[in-house]
Amino acid sequence: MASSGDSTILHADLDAFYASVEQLLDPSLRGLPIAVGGGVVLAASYEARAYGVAAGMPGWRARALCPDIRFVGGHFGEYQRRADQVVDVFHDFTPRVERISIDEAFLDVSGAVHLFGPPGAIGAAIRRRVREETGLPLSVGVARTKHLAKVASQVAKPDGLVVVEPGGERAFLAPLPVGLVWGVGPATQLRLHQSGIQTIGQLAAAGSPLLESLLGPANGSKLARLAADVDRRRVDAPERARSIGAQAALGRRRVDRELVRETLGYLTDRVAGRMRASRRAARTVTVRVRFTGLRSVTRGATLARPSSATLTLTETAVELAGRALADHPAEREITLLAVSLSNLRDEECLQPELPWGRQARAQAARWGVDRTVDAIRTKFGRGAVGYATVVFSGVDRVPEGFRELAEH
DNA sequence: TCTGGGGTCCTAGGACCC
DNA sequence: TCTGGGGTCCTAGGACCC
Repeated sequence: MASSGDSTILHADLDAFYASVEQLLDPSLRGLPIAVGGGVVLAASYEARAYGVAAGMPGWRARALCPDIRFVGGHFGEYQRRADQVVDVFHDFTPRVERISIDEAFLDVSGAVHLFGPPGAIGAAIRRRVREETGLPLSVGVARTKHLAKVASQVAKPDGLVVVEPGGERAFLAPLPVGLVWGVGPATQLRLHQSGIQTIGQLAAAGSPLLESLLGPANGSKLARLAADVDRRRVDAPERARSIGAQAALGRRRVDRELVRETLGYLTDRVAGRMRASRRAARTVTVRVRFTGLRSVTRGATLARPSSATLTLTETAVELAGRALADHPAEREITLLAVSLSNLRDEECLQPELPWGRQARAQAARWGVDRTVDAIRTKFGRGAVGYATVVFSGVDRVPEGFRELAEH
C-alpha cells in the first residue's frame, strides 16, 4: 500500500484536440494551419499556432496573423466519441481516472507499477495505445503531485512525455516561467513581473508573506505552496457542480425589454431543465448583462426557498436584468445575456410545500408543468414543447452540438 | 474595432446576530 | 458612553480554467 507521499500521478492532455480530430477526419488538412470555430478560435492546429494563433482569439485576428488559415469544424459528436475512446484506454491502466475536461485527465497509477512497470513506461504505453487506437497525439506528464504532473505535460507538448523523478521536483520547476503555474493568468503574471518575479524558482524564493501581500491571503499562500511543490491533492472523482449556467451572445442589439425577456426565458428554460435532470433546485439566480466594449454587470438574488420551476426562475432573472439595465441608463446596446443558478440543493431534501394557500397551489402547478415538459422533451426532443416565447425565440444561433459538448 | 460557452474560486463591503 | 470581536449570509465584481 503506497502512502500519499509515494503516489504517482499522470496528467494526460490531448494536443490541439478539436483541430487534431478535424485533421484525422480530413487528411487533406494535415500539415496545414487550421482553426476550429468561427467568430472565435476554439482550437488551433500547431501549424496555426506557429503564426501566433491561439484559442480564445477572435476569428478576424487569427486571419490577420495567418491569412492562409482554414476555419473548419462542427463535428461535435465525433469529438466526444473519440475523447471517450481515449478515456477507455486510461481505464485499462487504472480505475483512478479524474476527467477534468473533454481532452484532459489525471490518472493515479500508484498501484499500476507492479503490472505495467515504472511510471515512465506506463506513460509511454498509454501514449502509444492512444495513438494506435484513435490516431490522436497525446502529451503526458508524470510526477508525484497533480500540479507537477500538469506542468510536466505542458512542458511535454506537443506529442511528448516528461517524467519528473522524485527528488527532482524543485530543480525541474525552478527555471520554468510563472505562467505555467495553475491559477496564474495574465493579471497575476503582470503583477508578479512587476515585482521582478519571472520564474517559478523566484516565486518559491519570494515566500508566502510577500505573495500574500501581493495577491491576497488565499491566492498568495496557494501560489507559494505550488511553487514550493508541497501541494498534495489526490486524484478523485469530480464533485457535483456548484452552479449551472447558460449564456447567449447577441451581436449588438439595442436595449429592448422584449428581447431581454425572450432571451432570458430561453436561457432559463434550458438551464432549469438541466438542473431538474440532476434532481436539484437553486436558491440563487444570477444574471449577467454585457454591453459593448465588454463592459458587463451582474445582478443576483437569493430566494427564500430553492426552486426548480422554470417560470419562477425566469421571472427572477427578468427582474434582475431590469435592475441591471436601470442602473446603467447610459448603455444603449447589449451584446450578451447570461443566467446562472447556484446555491444548489438536492430536490429530495426540500421541505414539502404546505398543501394549502394559493401560492403553494401555484407552485405545485408549475412543478407539474415542468415535469410534463421534461418528459415530452425526453421522448420527442427539445423543440417539441415549451413556453411560447421560448419556442419562437430566435436566439439559438450557436450550433446545438457545441452547446451539448460544453454542457458535458 | 473586442469574441463562445461552461464553469470555479476569491475579495470586499454591508447587514445582521450574538 | 457607541466600544470590541466573531460569525454567517448576501451581493457585485474579477481572475482564472477548459
